Amino acid sequence: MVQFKSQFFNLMLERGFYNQCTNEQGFDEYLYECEKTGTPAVGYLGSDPTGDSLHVGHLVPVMMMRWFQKCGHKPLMLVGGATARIGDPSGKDRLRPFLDDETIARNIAGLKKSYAKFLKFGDGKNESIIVDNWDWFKDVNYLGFLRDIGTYYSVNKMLTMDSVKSRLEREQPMSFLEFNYQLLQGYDFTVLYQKYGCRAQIAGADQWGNITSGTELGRRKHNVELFGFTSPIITDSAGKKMGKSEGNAVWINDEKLSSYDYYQYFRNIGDTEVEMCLKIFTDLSLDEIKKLAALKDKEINEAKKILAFEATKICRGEAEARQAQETAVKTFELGQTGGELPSLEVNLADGLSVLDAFVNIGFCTSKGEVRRLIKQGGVRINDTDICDENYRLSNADVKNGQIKLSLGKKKHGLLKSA
RNA sequence: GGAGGGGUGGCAGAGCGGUCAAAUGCAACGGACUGUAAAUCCGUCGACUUCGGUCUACGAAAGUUCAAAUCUUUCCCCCUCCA
Repeated sequence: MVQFKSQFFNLMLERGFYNQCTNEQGFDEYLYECEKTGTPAVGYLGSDPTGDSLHVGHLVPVMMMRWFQKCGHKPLMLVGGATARIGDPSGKDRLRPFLDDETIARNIAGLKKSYAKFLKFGDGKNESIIVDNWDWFKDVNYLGFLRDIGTYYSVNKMLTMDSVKSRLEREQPMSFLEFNYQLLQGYDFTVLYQKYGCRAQIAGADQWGNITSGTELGRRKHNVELFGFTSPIITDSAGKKMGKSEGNAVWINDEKLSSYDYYQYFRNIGDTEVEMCLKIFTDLSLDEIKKLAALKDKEINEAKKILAFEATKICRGEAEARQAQETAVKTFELGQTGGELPSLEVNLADGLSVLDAFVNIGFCTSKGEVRRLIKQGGVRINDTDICDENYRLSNADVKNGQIKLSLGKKKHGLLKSA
């Protein structure tokens, strides 16, 4: 195995972030020089503001940037205000819907909020900043762009790009608009190079084509070597992308998902994913991870608890993580109720049907669903199975000022009498 | 512009006048087994319901029929080939 010199490169390799690099030796050398002289290297990670928060599925390259910064380098977080108006064809068969300005602005604010949990922002020499490619694209004119950038691209080459090729092979439609995406991304890279001296792009493996588009443009137009570095697309044992729970995204921003649910996502990770997740989603040292990964069978739950705690700590802060952990321990290990569970205030004077209770707290979307679940034995009140769908909750069910609702093994919530 | 093909539940994909709330697969959910894991097995999977039924749904609108996802007309959208 090649020995790397830079701290960053070694970290990436050891923790399983390293997938591919445009010039592994060159990039390593470059980073090493920067680290040795204390000059931050500048690298960027791009994302399109198609949603108002990141979720766990986006996190791998963000964690890479976190390490990048910890190694003394400067992360630029590019938001694609311009490219969101076009849509990235990578890995998709369908044109994305165009977003209006208001939505884009809101999404960008959401992304900033997400990023701020993982990176230090500010004016310091290795502090992170947000850049929006709308700033340089909004005034670009078509002929100028064709002349200045278009001349460096060969269509022959563009057609061989994976995302383009697969669309053509599967006979899926691809508009000219989308076809241009790689030019825009390539241009971003060179603009950031000119404005900030940015020579590195970090991204998920699916962005490879867009990265090389940028490095090539850099070489041809500015005669400079730019570097691209990608992370693997991580999947669980079933081969599915990480970051979904119960079919819903595991959001980074707290208004979209409670810290308790965030914690539970990692707590419920599969055995085979524990070591990988510890390496990628926590700051724990490799020595500690090694110890945790050696745990087997029941004991691996201890590793999962630490994983969940550490991951939540980074994203939601230590206090939130602690609270989430307490709630989880109380709920699952001690059979008590914890404060972080979803709760709802209700007036029990006239009684409340179980059906309404479960719909109102958001566990079910219809009364029919609750009925079905009662028949299947999945509904409990204060840890007692409910078999009667006409059951009405009353003050007699209140214990310590609350009623505990449970659905299945994992969903728990509280009703508090108002 | 011309000629064909198509739009069905979260997705994929059958159905082509009544027996269709719509086969099948995936996803999801509940149960059993467990370790808040995985795998496996069983069950569920439009809404409302006094559990008898009722209502809303197969791109949109209008129509034919006792009866339409299925037939007709118009419109919208997508794909393929030709120009």
